[in-house]
Amino acid sequence: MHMHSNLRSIQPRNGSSDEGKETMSGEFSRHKQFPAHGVIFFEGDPASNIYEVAAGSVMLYKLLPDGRRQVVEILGPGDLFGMPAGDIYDVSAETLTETLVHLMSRKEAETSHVMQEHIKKCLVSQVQNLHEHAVLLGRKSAHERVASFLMRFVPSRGDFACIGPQEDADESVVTLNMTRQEIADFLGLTIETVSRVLSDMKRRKVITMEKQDRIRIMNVCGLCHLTGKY
Amino acid sequence: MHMHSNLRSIQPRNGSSDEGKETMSGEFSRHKQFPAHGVIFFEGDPASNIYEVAAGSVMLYKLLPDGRRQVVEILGPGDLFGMPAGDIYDVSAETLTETLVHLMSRKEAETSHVMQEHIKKCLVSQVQNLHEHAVLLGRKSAHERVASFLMRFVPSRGDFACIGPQEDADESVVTLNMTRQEIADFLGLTIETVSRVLSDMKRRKVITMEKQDRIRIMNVCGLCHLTGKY
DNA sequence: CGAGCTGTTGAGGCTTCTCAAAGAAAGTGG
DNA sequence: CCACTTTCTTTGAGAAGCCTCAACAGCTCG
Repeated sequence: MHMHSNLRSIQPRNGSSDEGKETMSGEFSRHKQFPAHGVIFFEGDPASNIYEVAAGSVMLYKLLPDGRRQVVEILGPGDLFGMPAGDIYDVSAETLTETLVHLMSRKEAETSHVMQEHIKKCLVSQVQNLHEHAVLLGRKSAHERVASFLMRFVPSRGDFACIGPQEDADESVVTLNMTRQEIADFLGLTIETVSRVLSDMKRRKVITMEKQDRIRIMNVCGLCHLTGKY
Repeated sequence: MHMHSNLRSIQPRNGSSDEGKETMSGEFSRHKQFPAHGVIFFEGDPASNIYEVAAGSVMLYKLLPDGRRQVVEILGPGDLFGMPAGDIYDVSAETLTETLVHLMSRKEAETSHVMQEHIKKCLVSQVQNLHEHAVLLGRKSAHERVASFLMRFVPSRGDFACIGPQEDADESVVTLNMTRQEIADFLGLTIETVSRVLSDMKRRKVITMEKQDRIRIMNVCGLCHLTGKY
């Protein structure tokens, strides 16, 4: 069930053009590139490496034995993953888009003070994101979940320190880079519900769809108020 | 709405009888005791201290503006909390039972290497627990959620390395130390649903209730199979 | 013993899910 | 390059699960 095994790891290349995103590239010993929907590791695999997203995006998910899947985190450039409490990974990691990752062995990471500090920083913000996501999964309606999800992709909006609409037209175009199934599994919904909510938002002219995974938000403020956060 | 402000901080005393639980007491500068349902801090408060549960239990929760609450973590002895990404707490912290906490300022924590290491360890297992909880909130039925919740309180059972039933009678008595509202807010359900599921489990003779928050599990293996994990 | 709170139970409604079918998009091979 | 297959998405109808509202029961404490 929604299992992609098209692991075709492109040969490593130097991540020299990292789009100016802040990463720990200097600390990492190796690079590796994955195609879209490539498997990085599975839950239960021996946890040999720590990874950092250099470019692209990665999702972490868990499966129940009957096939139900929950996507627990969506990661972007600068985010770390693969630091388990035990010696096996507690989640599976799969790319959403073509992705370049830095990696280093656990041992290397443990001996680097800079790395340890960086790991701690990432963990703290990871925990904070997971708290927010627990609220979404436990207490938000389908509409609120989808609205919250879309707001993730609007930079510097929807925060505590939202700058508000800049122009007369409060528009924004976002690229999801996720299938409906992946979105549904992240939001704790079914693909049908996600699709219906998006259609409903189109009907209400909150959004329009340029492509299936490219959405124009017609009214960012309006959408933000649908998240339940305000 | 379910807001408890009976903050009556009992005067600090030395945590000398820590029940043999492993804590970082040596590293912490101060102790503080709270009554059951005492507020330790609120979401949005300036994050001045890092806390460790020495004895008792603490819940971390977030509120939506309309009063909906999600309990995101339940902590016991040895667990740390109060390490926010920014300079304010991202959750509220409240005790479930009478609780003794160790605390130290952020600055103190940042200068201690032992502390940093300990914080990292706790964060990693926190993340893992939050992953598990996301699966519960996003993908499990009410019955599975309650079963999973009850299994939390059965030591060395329900894990990957479950030892299996030890005696002929596979029983276990657990004390929840939580109100139905707190349980519901942790599991993303309503109090009525929690109550109904527990009643249903009684009817099926999976559990019996010694007191309202003291439950005898008649068949641990049976309950474990209701969690959805197997 | 009565007041107040917490928990239980019931009836009905709403949201979301399930199942099914058709439409759109993307990949495949001639 | 086009027809075909495959996959993904949308939409509909009906069912199921959980929630809301309401009343009652049980415990706690003055």
